Amino acid sequence: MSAPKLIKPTESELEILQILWSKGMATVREVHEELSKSKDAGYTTTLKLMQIMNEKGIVKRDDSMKTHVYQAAVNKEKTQKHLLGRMIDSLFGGSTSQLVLQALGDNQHKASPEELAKIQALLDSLKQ
Amino acid sequence: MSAPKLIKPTESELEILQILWSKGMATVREVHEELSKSKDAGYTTTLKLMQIMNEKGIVKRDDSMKTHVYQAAVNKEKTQKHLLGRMIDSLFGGSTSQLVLQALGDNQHKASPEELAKIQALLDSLKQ
DNA sequence: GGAATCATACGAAACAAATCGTATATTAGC
DNA sequence: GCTAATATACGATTTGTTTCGTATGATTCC
Repeated sequence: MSAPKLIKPTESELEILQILWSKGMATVREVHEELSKSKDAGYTTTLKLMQIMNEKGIVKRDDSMKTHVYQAAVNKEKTQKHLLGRMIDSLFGGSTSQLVLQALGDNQHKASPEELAKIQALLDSLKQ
Repeated sequence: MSAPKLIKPTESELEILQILWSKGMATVREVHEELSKSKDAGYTTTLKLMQIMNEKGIVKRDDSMKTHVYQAAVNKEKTQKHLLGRMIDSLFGGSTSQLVLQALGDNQHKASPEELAKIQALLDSLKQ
């Protein structure tokens, strides 16, 4: 089994993961190009990060060709859930509802009526 | 103005902040005692962390007595909202509902019926 | 008063994360 | 074939976090 054990991506690794999640597969250059839009770092920095992520098992790479091709080795939803769980523990004393209440009350990230409906549906199913 | 503009507490600092938020005021020893329940670190480690947090402006301290008394210098809800907002942007593409849906679906941090009721109440008020 | 106890201060080691320079191999174009 | 462009590898540096040993100053209590 190569199932992910403890995933603890750093902030930088998360940025790379997001790109890989959206692209599916990508070379270092592609990732770096994308990263450059919001960040200012050298190419070898991105390369090194992705090499380290490969060693950690966060990404997989196909190095059968000269230009290696990378893809995420961790599931997006699983990772989101994992990091969310850590935040619930470290910032909200383990209370999911406290986090949800804060999130829904955030006027900077307002939820649309459609989104509220989706949340309502899940809420209904949880209440059964 | 002495309020920190950019709050980015580390994991360890958050643990201490949580204790200070719940206690209001506390000495290093009190914080350390509380911390020891879930963590295994020396007293001077806790002391040093709190000294650094004081330098950063994350906590305030009254050193008019031999035994210094600390309290949080950052607002709990503001800090939660700030860090949550960052996570919404960096991990959930800016979608609050995505985060909420993931959080509510987390079986490791199940919400109780009472908590669900509170969420429902907020949801009702948001829907109009 | 002197020993034990409890406090803070301080410095440095141990780790970890992020950055980049440079070396070197491979490919493409002329 | 040679040069330029592009790729990975690797090491070193910088920066930040966490940890703890040790020094030292106050207080307590026989």
